[in-house]
Amino acid sequence: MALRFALLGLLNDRPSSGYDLSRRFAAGIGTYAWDAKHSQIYPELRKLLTDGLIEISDEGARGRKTYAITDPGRDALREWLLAGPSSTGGVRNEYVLRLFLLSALEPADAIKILKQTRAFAAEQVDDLTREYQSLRTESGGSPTGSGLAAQYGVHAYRATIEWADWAIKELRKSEH
Amino acid sequence: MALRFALLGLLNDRPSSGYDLSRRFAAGIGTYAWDAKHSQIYPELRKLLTDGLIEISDEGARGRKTYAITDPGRDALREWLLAGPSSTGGVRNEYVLRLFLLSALEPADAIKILKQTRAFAAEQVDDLTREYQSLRTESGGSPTGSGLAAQYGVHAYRATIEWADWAIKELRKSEH
DNA sequence: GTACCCATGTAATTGGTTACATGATTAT
DNA sequence: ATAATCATGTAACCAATTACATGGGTAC
Repeated sequence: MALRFALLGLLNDRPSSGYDLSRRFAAGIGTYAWDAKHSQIYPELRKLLTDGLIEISDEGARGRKTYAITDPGRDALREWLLAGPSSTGGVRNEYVLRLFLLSALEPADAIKILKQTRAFAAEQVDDLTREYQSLRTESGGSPTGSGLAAQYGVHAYRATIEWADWAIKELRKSEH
Repeated sequence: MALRFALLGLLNDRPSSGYDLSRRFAAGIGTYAWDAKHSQIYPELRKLLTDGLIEISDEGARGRKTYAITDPGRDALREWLLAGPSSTGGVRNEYVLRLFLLSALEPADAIKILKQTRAFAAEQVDDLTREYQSLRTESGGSPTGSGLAAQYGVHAYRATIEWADWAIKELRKSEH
């Protein structure tokens, strides 16, 4: 079910083709909220189309079809969001899992990985901050969907940096 | 693949039965790193057993089998951790997805959900902080695997709180 | 003209959830 | 005795990944 609403949500921001959507997953949403590959996206778009939740708003070169959300689609999305998370929302995140299991390593090895994690997170904070700034100037200072999401990412990655710094210190203490 | 190493990691902390493991998933690791149900755990344990990565260390009442990680199991776990994340580490987190899609709602509704999110995160921070303290006193002040994980959770949920507060403020601005 | 990206689709396989099924132990 | 929890397992179904497959457009 979640995939269907992820697609509706992305299309609610702006109309996109299947190809666009698969790049939007790969670039942002897929790295910390929900991922999907094109082989899953195209069939789901067709289902959404037959259900009337989206429509083809434009057709371009190379068989490109641009989809836009419809009013029933917007209703379905709102309803899902307001209904609250299904109790059965199991999380899957290999990156976080790896951090969970770090203590299986010698402190020196664990520290090496924590430093890599920290560096990656710092990069993400920079990228997202820049993205947020440009979204902000584009929209004239009003908060957009992607703006909230970008800020979420900034906060989440900053937390990772702080935790990694703390964890490195802790592991160094136990190294001797 | 990840499930197999999640199991090895949990067993590396301490020996457990399939039942214990499914509760450990439900209680902690499953809520922010990797989830698994018993119907997936039992078959995977059997595979790990035939591969020699775990062994039965004890048998109790009601057919209870306690599994422990073996030396080859520890080696496999370390190797996987050191090899670094597979490029194909797609994330799935319905809670975060919902936060991503909030802008599809009227500001007032979005704020309602953000407040719920904030309250839940604050609860988690309290729970995890308490858990961390008790782990700390138990282990005499040395950092354990679950200790690092608990602190990760504390940082991650604190970040959610800060972001939610910021997002509420932003949305209030655009409400009028 | 050829390499690269755009663009969409399907098939086979693997991973994961829900539902079905059974029975022992413990607490009340 | 009976309800709750412990404990393990399998089967059917659904979700997701990987691999296969095709072709148009653009830049060099």
